Amino acid sequence: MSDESLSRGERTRETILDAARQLFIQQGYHGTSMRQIASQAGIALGSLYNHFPNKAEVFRVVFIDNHPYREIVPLLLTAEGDDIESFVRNAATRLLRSLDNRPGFLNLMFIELVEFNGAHISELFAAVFPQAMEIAQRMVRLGQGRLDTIPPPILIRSFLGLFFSYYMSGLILDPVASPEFSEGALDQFIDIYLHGILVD
Amino acid sequence: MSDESLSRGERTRETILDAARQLFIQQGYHGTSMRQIASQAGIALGSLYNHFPNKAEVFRVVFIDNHPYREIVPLLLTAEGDDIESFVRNAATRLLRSLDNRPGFLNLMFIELVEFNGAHISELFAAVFPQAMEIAQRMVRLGQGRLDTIPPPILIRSFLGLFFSYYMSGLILDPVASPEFSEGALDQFIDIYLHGILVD
DNA sequence: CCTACCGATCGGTAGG
DNA sequence: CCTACCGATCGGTAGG
Repeated sequence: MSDESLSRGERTRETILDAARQLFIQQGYHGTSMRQIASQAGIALGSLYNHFPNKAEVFRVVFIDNHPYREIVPLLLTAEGDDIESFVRNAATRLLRSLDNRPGFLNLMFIELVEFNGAHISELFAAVFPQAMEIAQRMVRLGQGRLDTIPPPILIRSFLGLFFSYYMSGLILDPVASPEFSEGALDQFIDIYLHGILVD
Repeated sequence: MSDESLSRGERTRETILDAARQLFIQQGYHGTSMRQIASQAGIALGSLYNHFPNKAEVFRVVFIDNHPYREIVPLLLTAEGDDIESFVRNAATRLLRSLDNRPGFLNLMFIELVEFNGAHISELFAAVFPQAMEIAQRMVRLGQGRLDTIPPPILIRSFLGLFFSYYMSGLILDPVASPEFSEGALDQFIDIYLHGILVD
């Protein structure tokens, strides 16, 4: 955040983006004003427009720069595992744990979907899709036949879904429900993803 | 919506709520003005305040009135099924299908989480929790031992998660990805929930 | 249920 | 990078 290799202007830009990210996460896009962003960044309103042409562009950069796919894709491409079960367990654990350190990243996604009607999703998809297919194929190979009943696109979508499943149910239940809804939930969710809820 | 048993004032109120719901879903809370709501409802701004004390209260009522738990809970309490597998398959199918007819209901949830910081969630949880436990216990009984590895709270949370998993991955992928990501996804997701991605 | 208004704040710009 | 400003719009109210 305060990287010494950045020029003065670049540092100001990062300060602005950091302030904007926090405010958008807390208040949404239309709930956050350019004056609040400038104030939180410690500059005047007019100076903000020296770095970004308008408010929508500030959000676009915040959304793309902070999207978790930037850590998720490399993480999945390098995840270890001798068989499919340990691979999935390994990858999912590291993935969901890494996202626990990113409070509010889902809020940016919600803002994107509601207040921008998903206008930046195709930009995101184009960047992620080829690598997602690569990961899916690696999983199928590693599965040695144990994944053959599931088409690769559904495999990708359900893996993406596992993450929403765990994270959104926690977002809703954690603040209001008793601890039994959280304890060991991460491992339980991965078990269910691998083997289902039913004992055969 | 145009129920003849409603009084004139009640009909106006419903018209307002209908207009507000549409606008909130499309533009978010702070992105929608009281003037837009009044205009879409065909009344003057001042008249709006004859029915609701302020904007936040309009959202609160829209959020609670349109929340899917109102149909989901009765649906799950009456779902048929002789064994646990057909019960889950039945309930999940009907549940996810019924939500397909409610475009945008997730947007209200996103607004609630971002722009209201989940202020109304505890009100919701208090209404749903007892019935959710009842449903979970019915599932365990029906499972005849095949669900005993999973604590009931995790069963509830993962069932809630199944819904987020399917719906959010579709929200993101459907507009940008090829049809293979959608075809048969509903049944595939339920299969994975029941039996996992792995063939033993 | 409407008209007409309030002070406050919005996104953005000029000009230096 | 700042000050000072623009027109437009905001949530809400008075008064009838």
